[in-house]
Amino acid sequence: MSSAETPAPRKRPVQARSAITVDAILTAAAHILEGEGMEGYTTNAIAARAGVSIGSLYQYFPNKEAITAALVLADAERLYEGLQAASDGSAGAPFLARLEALLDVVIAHQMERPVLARMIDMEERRLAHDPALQAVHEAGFALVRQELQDSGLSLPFGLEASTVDVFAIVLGICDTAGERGETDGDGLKARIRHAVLSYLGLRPS
Amino acid sequence: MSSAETPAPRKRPVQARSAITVDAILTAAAHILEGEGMEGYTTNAIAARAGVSIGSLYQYFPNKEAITAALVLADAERLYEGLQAASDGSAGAPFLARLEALLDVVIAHQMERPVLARMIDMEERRLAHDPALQAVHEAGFALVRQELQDSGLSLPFGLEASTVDVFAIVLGICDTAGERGETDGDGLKARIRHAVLSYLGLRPS
DNA sequence: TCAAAATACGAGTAATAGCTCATATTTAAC
DNA sequence: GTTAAATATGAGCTATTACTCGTATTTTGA
Repeated sequence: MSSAETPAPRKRPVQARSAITVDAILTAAAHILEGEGMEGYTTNAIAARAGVSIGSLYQYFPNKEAITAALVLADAERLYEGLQAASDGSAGAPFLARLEALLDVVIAHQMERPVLARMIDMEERRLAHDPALQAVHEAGFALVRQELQDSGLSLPFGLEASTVDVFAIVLGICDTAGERGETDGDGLKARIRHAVLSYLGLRPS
Repeated sequence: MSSAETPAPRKRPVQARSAITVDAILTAAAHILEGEGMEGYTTNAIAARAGVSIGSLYQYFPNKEAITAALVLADAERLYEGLQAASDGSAGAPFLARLEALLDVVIAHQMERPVLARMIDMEERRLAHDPALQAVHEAGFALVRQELQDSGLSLPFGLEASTVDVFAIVLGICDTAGERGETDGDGLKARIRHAVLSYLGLRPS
């Protein structure tokens, strides 16, 4: 009654084969979403593509939405871990270098599978209220906020709003690039870099 | 067979009452989308809310998608006409004033019915391939491109890419504001203004 | 006034797709 | 080897919902 959120997996996979099954389901879901869009994205199709029975699918996912949520969450987590690694890896470097390291991660993530990225992006909006997803968002947000704070820059609209805007600018340009089918990652990076740096009051070189 | 696009209305309304019916359907669709989301957005619900029989609905819309498409298109056209009016109304004014006039329109559009704007935005992505919608997009795009060209500014990435980015920045910040439920239109405008002006290499006051 | 066109009606159809459950198979524990 | 738990199966149930179609009503034009 109370919960509008995605229920937890019906069964915790404990044996190795079940973990494989879960993985196959998520992989299949991603492939279908990428290749067929929401049209072909049905639970039966996912199970078939995963080489798994529909019954097995529902042993680990309480409903279709949970599959999508898991997919989106995994994607967000992957991105966040990349950002974290980039942040750690550029420790001590000047702000510009750190920003570039983060941008590289975002753009690599976008360019790797652009069509899937776009589909996941759309689903992400629908599932924006999922607590687990929100948590990852907040973590990524906190990471960028920390970077901005550490930069020592005087931010145009305060720490919070400026972080929000930097996020919005990066994602806005990225999404639009995905929508337009752009393929030039370097050019995309240069434009986002320019937008962010100038927003922050830094003269882009 | 060939057309993946939205078919034309089944019947052209010629009498006054049918125009009222069509209007009631679109209004109802918007209200449902706004109040219930995609959950309650069914053709039967739309017809009921419009005070119209399901048969009448299908007399003017060949399928559900056509209703959504009409809704999205009308919204896009309204925005475009607003931009056009703002552009005309600020003829001769300096670039900054013209930009502000355009931003006022975008933000008013966003703030008027934020929840509906968000839903329409999401549907807009799904229907991005609709030719009529693309035409309106292109018209709006052309309008902004012209403004940028007329500004005489030396654009950071050329006319085309810079226009794309300005669009992306404005929509990115706007969408994020909608997602976050922001209500401060003036603050939002200031931030978008800052983002765009600095992107264009102008010192925001 | 009257026929024809336009519009409105809504019960019913059809097809899809999410999901269940009774059963079978595999693995783990001892 | 035996048992119990975990996992896998897929035919089929069920509910939803987009959409049709035969009929009734209203409007128009002459």
